[in-house]
Amino acid sequence: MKAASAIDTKEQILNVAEELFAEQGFAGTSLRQVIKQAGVNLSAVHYHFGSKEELFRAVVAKTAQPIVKKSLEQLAIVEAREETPNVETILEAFLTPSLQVFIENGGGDRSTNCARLMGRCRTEPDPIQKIADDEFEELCVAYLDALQRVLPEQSRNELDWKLDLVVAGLIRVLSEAGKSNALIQDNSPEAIQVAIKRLVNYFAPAMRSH
Amino acid sequence: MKAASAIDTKEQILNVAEELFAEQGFAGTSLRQVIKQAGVNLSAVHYHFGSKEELFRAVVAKTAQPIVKKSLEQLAIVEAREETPNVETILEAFLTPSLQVFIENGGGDRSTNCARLMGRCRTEPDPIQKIADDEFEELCVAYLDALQRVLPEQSRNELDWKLDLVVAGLIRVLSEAGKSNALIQDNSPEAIQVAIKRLVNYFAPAMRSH
DNA sequence: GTCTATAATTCGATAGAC
DNA sequence: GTCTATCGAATTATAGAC
Repeated sequence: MKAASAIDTKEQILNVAEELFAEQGFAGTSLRQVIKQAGVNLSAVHYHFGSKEELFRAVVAKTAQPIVKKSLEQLAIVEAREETPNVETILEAFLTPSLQVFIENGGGDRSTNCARLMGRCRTEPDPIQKIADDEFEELCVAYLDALQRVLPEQSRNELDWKLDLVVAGLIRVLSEAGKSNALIQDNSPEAIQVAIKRLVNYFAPAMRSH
Repeated sequence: MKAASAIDTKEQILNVAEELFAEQGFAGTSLRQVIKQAGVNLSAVHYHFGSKEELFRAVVAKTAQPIVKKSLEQLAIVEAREETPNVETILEAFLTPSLQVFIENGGGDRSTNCARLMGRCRTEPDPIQKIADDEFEELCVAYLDALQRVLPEQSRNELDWKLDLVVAGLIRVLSEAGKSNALIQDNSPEAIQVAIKRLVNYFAPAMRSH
């Protein structure tokens, strides 16, 4: 029993830091808050991660990578089909993994950590903002390429800011999940399917606009 | 010459704090940064505002109120016309003041302070988030009422999250203004008119979707 | 109203024992 | 790997002279 406690410690720090960084941001979270809630020693943070900023990097990577991976897989599936995908299909592939992760994690505050973390990174000055941008760059390029094939009459610049607004909307919808007037009212699979459908119907004509 | 220096001091603090809070957030900005860049004494902040949080409140109010006022006026103008407004007209009234303020302030970083400030508030936990929500509540209710009349078949809840995504997009577009792939490439009146038109065309069909 | 001085905490990071 | 102890610097806020 009780396997290598070092791993437990490192993972415990990551989990608590994810929660606190998502809730309070980088500057608003102190390492002492993290270690207190994680029940570990302050030096353990520096031993396992080196610094506060490196811990933040690790947290962002941990929450982003599963979603990026699934989203790329979804796109590959869509593009492997015989028929040419339309905007709706691509948007559905883009949105589904993020909302799927939401219910997989139970639908509570913890399920929105990635979205809230991204929302924070996108408002931060450059050392922090770049951390999140780098994690999602490959994903955005892949989807922009796919959208470019479906909407060849639009310039890359145009598709760029339009997809950026989809991302902004996705982050916002997930960050607000559970609140009174939110799109996502509960974490049932049916509610998530409805949310995906509504977001697709919302953003598909927007992507086609000029 | 050199009128009441007290007013200069207070305004100087407000201006610098606006810049720094927009760039670095509430927790990421220290009062000592503010007073250093403003060239005033630390005690002047507490004398004029009482605390860091009260200073933040004052900054948010200062940047938000002109835009809220103009947006409400725009809506009143639209609704005073004879013909019934459509979704495009209402969205244009909603977006125009924010983008107008952008060029009025010269189009530099300073012009996006309000948007970046709102982007920050909307990701913060509740004491801070509520500060911005309160400033814009009247505005949102007025526009939701207007949209409800034009789109009576949609529920209030539906219009609510849809307008919330418009706000998220507006904040994002302004925060990114000037960057390489942004919608707003420069601060010429023509570029702003194009941006307004594209945002209206982007979000109008989205608002109508189901 | 503006200043100096300082109280009272808190911060990230590190040295060194075990 | 984990701990205690602590450094050095930074933080908000206030007391009190001018």
